[in-house]
Amino acid sequence: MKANKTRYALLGVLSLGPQTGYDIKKFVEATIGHFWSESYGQIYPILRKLVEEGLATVSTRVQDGRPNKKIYNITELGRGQLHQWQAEPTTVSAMRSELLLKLFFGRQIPTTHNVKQVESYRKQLLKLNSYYTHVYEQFNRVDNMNPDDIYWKITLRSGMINSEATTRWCDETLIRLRELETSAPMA
Amino acid sequence: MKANKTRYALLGVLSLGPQTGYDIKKFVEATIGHFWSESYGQIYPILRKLVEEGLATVSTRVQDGRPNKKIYNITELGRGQLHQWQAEPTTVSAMRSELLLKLFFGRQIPTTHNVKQVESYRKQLLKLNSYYTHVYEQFNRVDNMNPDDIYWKITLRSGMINSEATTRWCDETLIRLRELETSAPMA
DNA sequence: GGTCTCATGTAAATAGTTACATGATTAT
DNA sequence: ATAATCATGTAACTATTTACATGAGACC
Repeated sequence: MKANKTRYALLGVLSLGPQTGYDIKKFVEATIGHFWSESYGQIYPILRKLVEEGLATVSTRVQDGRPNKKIYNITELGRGQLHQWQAEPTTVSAMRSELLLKLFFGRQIPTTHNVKQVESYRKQLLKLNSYYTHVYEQFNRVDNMNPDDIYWKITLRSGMINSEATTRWCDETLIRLRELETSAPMA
Repeated sequence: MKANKTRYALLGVLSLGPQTGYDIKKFVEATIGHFWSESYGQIYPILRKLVEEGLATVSTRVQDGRPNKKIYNITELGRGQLHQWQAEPTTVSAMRSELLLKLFFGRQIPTTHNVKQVESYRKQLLKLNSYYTHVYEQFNRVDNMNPDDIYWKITLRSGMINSEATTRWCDETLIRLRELETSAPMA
């Protein structure tokens, strides 16, 4: 219904179990960090809203020496809205690529700069990919068979496939650029 | 230097020739629309800033029956800043995927809903891909050999490779989900 | 002694979209 | 007629990040 996606991200995390705002931040970073992020500046105000709207409840756990914990629980209403949103068709969202923006105007700078640009990007992608691969293997080795496993693997595979594909794009781009360098050197 | 990327997008377009704010919008949509977008709400105020900072100049072309055109030209200073930015290393940016967010919590809804979700996404990707392919062929057929051609092709290839890879991810995801459907039907 | 983690939160800044206002012209 | 295109721009809203404030305990 409502357009705001952060609320659904929070509802999603809460749907897996009660959490504090702090926990949610950690969880998001550790699990869906490769395709989603949330900052405290979003989390705390929106958690309050969720409670106001009856999509979640709070209970305070008093601690001494530490700030009290506020533990959030998703309500049936919240769960309903989450599931409804999950079933709504998703439009392919316009992504924004700073690298492509730089490269699009690449003719104007020495080819070596463009080459370095792509090479540095490629290096980052390889690191990312080996991280994904590592986590994926972890999943396959351990038989913790969490019922959510298949879905988590699905999202991981997306990261792997994407970083691989983009690495291949880097390779063919580097070939194109190096051809340019030899035929009409600019640097 | 400065973090704002819209200014560089505008400088980039202006680096190809004098343009009005209106023209820039059209140009962005038609050429870099698959990896970048700008709205008037960004374009007009930032164009003014560019002039204030000496990165561009304006001249007004009086027209009758129509609002006067304001034609922006990039200055040498602006060109310098653009090129400097183009040479700065680019960090792989965190992307946000609404589809993956939905799927990550997919266990909670009937598998058929997840299947439909991915199928609908796949359809959109195919459309996108055939569009990219079409434009790419156009590039290869005509021998307009614009000096920017190679760079434009490079960014197009990115779109093609990405949509293809993501389509393959959809395929393997659908296999995974359908296996689930037969082994433990939920819908 | 210093920094890291726990745990809350907010203020301010930045980024970006959407919707509107204006008004003539051109194409359907 | 009426819708689209040309061409400017702004106001309001939404989204998001960054940086700070607080304060104790744990770790090095």
